[in-house]
Amino acid sequence: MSERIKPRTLKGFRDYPPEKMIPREWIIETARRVYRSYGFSPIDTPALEHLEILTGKGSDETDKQLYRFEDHGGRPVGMRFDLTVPLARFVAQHIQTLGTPFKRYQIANVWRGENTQRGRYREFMQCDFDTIGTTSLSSDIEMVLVIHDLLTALEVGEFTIHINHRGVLNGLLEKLGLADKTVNILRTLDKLAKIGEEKVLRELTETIGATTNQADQLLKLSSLDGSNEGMLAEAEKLVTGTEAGEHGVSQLRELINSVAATLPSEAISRIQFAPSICRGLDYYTGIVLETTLNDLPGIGSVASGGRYDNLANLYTSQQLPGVGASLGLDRLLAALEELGRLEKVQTTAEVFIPFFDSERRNDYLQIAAKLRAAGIGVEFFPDAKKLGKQLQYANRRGFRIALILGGDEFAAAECQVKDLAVGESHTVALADDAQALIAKIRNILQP
RNA sequence: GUGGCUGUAGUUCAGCUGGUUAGAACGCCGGAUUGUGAUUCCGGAGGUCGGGGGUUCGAGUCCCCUCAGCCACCCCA
Repeated sequence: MSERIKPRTLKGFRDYPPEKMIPREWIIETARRVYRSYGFSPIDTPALEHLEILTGKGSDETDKQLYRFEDHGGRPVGMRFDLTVPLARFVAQHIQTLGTPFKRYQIANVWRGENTQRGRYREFMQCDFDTIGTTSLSSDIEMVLVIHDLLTALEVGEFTIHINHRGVLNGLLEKLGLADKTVNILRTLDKLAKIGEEKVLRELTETIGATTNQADQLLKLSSLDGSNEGMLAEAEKLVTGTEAGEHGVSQLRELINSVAATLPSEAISRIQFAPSICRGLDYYTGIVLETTLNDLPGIGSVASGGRYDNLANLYTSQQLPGVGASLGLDRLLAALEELGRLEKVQTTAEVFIPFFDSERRNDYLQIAAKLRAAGIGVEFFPDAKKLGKQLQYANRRGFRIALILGGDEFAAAECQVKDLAVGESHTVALADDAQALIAKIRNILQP
């Protein structure tokens, strides 16, 4: 007897059994549908890139998290850790033939060798959409609308899209003479919701070296509250005189007005100016946004994005501005699960046909084929086991309907259509065209 | 990367200060019931106690290492 190898998965990597994969695919399909409805086109890029493509920006953290190795030809390669860098490489390489504006979506796995935590894995999926090659605010507005449509379609309950503009904070920092400390200050302000005003104030003054007055002004902006109009007016006062700040406020004002004009009135409250949102990412230069679920704000942002001036300057001299966002698939799934909004279905077909009469396999197969031709998903059980066992199987998998077809039914040219949710059987005539059967099934599936 | 907690059947867990053949519930398979799915009754399969090493007469229980999970920090391009 040889020693068996223990079946196991790598740290941070996951298997997806049907009950995980079915809701996953549903979200992916929904994202795809919404993205396409705005004219975004699918692209894909390789999982592996030349190492230099990925390390171009070269921060230490990137280095640590990057999966890298030499391929069989001795080339230094790395696995993509997001979809933005490959997009930058892609457009730099192909923009001549793509033309602008270029709208694409990409739904694919990425890999980061970071430490794991709940909801943070080493292999995970991103669902990005971006518009490249235009600075028009229309694209920023569209980004908000896409996210709104998407979350509405996903039935996540009420949600809030928090919107800011990098120019607002930059304007204030410039005015306060703190521009050189931007990164640290943004990082600290980003923690406001998490660690509170006092700690942020202390960190700003003690760690970063801002004066109390400077820190007060920063906090005043970050803690603004109230209506979008009121907050924008306050923010405008704080940054007045700076080009970046005034531009940021006006962009925000215009964006929020356009979104409000487009969405139904009950949706307007979902759009919030949020001066403390900045998204740690260096490359954002304009609008930035994050989205939280009102029923589960603690889980963090489930869709985030923003505008950047120059996506691909590492790879091309051509200026390629863009705007885009990403859906946080794993967080969203975790949230939906926690909120009990995921059905526990393990089957992909609606109708189950038990193998009842072992002499009539072909009859079952033919009926199944007719139903499928009518667009109804059908599973035929492979073994002629006891009917009770087969129905138990159907019940556990979450089938909606079972068709009971035994000797009696065949003799009478009829079929029992059993609604598994309610437990009731309806007898339907079994004709060659199966029309009565199809009608009954449709009637149960879509009352 | 740092620190803390955890790891026993498919699942959730029990197993007293180390002591004989490691238990339960649920689930799974089969039967009661050769034509009807969350009920009932009966029976069955399933664990080298995450893995490795050590202490001991003896380790699921103590020690070390390792792997994996959870939590916090760090970080999240």
